[in-house]
Amino acid sequence: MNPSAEDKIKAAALQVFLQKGYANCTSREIAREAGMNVALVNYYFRSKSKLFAIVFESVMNDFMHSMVQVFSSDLPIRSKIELLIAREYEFLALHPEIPNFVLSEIERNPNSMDEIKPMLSVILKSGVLEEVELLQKKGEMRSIDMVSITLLLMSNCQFPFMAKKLVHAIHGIELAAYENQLQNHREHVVQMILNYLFPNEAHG
Amino acid sequence: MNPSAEDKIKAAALQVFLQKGYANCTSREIAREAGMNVALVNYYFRSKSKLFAIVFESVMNDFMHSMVQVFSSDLPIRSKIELLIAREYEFLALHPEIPNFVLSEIERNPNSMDEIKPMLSVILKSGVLEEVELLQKKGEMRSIDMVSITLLLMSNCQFPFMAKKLVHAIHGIELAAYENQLQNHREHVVQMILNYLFPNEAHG
DNA sequence: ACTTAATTTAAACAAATGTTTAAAAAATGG
DNA sequence: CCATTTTTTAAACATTTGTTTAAATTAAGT
Repeated sequence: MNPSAEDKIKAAALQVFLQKGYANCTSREIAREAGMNVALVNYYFRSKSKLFAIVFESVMNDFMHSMVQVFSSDLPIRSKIELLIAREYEFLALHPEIPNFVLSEIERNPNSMDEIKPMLSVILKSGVLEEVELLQKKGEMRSIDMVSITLLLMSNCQFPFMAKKLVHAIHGIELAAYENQLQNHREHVVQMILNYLFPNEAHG
Repeated sequence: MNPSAEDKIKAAALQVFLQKGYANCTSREIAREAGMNVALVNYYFRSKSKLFAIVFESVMNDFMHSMVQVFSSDLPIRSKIELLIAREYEFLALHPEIPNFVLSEIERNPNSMDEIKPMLSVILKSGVLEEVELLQKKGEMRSIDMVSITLLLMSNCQFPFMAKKLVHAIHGIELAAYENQLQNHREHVVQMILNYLFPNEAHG
């Protein structure tokens, strides 16, 4: 069955918002992308900002869903990290605009992150924190706070996708070749982070 | 001596452009920040986009200047990396908006990076590439391409400053405490990267 | 087939924004 | 002190943008 007008608008809005950001695009642009009139956008979604809120929530859900799964699994912590990085690289290969999209929205509306808090609490309840603490106490894992661990993972997963054009400017690497570069980089990231967090073990 | 009107506008524009980005601020906002009329902005700089170009160039120069210095020094490669990270953390502590500012501008105007090419060629001529290649051939440094090295450095230096509010949303860490967190994180980054690039040596 | 509701469109509105104009005010210099 | 240039201001202009309105078209139900 054909997608409804409402769905077409939502899909167009996703595309345009991801690519240009909230402030950098217009309602008419979204309508055009969906192949319809401007007024229809507001007929179905009342306003540009309401439409954006819906798109944003859906993006955040998709993005977090996979993460929560990994944390809720009963894999050992090292595998969790490995899987987390793999999943994030897969996901961002499809939607490389998302990190910037999310960071921009936090800047625009500091409350926008309230939605993810339920999902964060699921992760907290998974017992990862306790697992990390225990391993650190046993000396099997480097003593390093959770904030820094989070930063290491996010930095090395998200930034490479944000910096596509910057790397192109610096190294002249073509955007097509960059896809391979990213997969190559992922392996470095996994090894580097595992080596650092678990200094006593032999890795790849 | 008092700053001239022109300088006041430039300073105001720097502040506003850094904080809100090109599309997200208005000429009137810049004028207000400088304490003057809108028309004066265009009297001195002809247009919003010309003013932005001037501000952007000045930011890029400041940012690159310190990097070029490090590469041009005759320190061994490990010290260069250490110093590079230290400098970048110092610089971004003062201007944490710059990474996003630069990435946004590349997206808006792909030619904007042409200005840094002269400075890049200075770095190329410094002989770092050859130094890395030699060390890798001798097995003193891990075999890893320059693009990935660049990505590791940029990711772990720039992203932590971009993610301030995201980390606040996730971990509840206050923005004031985050300054300390960042300095703490810097040490992890230095060790992690050096450990990975020079696996045969003992580090801190 | 007819009525009613839902969808779509073109047009209009008000507010905001980059830019320009023309006049006022201040500074300069002989 | 006056003439000329430079700086500053208020106002206006044209365009864009989010949103609304009212009419037209289509779909649904009976």
